[in-house]
Amino acid sequence: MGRGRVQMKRIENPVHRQVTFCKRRAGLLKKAKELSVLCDAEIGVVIFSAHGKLYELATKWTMQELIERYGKYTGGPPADEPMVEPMDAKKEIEMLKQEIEILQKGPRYMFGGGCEYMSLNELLVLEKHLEIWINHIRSTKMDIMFQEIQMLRNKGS
Amino acid sequence: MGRGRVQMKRIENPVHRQVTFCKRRAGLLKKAKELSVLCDAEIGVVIFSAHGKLYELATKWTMQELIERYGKYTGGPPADEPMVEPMDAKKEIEMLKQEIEILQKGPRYMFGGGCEYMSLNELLVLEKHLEIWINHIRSTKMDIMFQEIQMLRNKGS
DNA sequence: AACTATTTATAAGA
DNA sequence: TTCTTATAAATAGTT
Repeated sequence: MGRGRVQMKRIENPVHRQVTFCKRRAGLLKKAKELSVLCDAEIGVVIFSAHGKLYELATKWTMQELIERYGKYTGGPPADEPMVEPMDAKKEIEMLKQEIEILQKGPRYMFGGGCEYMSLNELLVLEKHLEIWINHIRSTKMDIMFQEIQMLRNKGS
Repeated sequence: MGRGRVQMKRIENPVHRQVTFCKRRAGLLKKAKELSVLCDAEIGVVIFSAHGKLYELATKWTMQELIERYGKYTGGPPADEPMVEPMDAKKEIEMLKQEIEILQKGPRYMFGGGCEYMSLNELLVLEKHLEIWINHIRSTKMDIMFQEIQMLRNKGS
């Protein structure tokens, strides 16, 4: 939709990302309004930017009313659920726990082969990769928490 | 966006309206996903058709989490969340299944590079398991080194 | 459901 | 940010 195709992945350049966010956000909200008008539908859109800022649109009703309706829809009407299974529940929990234990114990499920059969050098490499990965996770976690803080600050002002 | 301009008002012909609803609904949800991926935004879309049917999309997190976040941001009522737990078993099973899913999809993120599309909760679980794995690897590494030392000692004697 | 003629949206550049 | 413009996408009307 412009000069050149766009890869469907996070835009790394922060300036490009911000510009694209503004443009596409406007486009998305416009499309939502159009759909609502043309087809007589009730639509709610909530957008949290990566920086934690909120943008929203609710057609016809308020977002709060829409959320209430959503809750009723997902929680109420389909009452034809027997909800039986407490007999097997305990058994299923045991099985799932066992499965998790296996997954935890054996990287053989993850990396094929299992570290018991890996050479010392391979283990060093794997360890290094895991550390990189865990750092990546912690970084992402921090980003998310930062966003939450930003959100609270925005709320306060 | 098609053969002829469209008036921005309700489409009176029910057949046309239904067809347009399907097409534009798909388009809107696609746009929302794209915006989320490209710009690292969290987006929720709720669509009630004129007939009352619900269509929804939540990127990254669940709609419930998104509604909660919205509530916190706006200071509005904290979305009717049942504080009581009448279904321990079912919920526990869900949590365990989710954990297994995370464990299984973890390594795909590892060499693929990104965990930026996981929720905070997923990241916490994954981090925990990664620590378990890395300890397992270190333990095995130590075993191997110990064996090598033994071997060298035997050779020397 | 498919197929196009057109309209829109928008990526890149200024 | 905002405007412009070349192109990619979406989609209205048709088959």
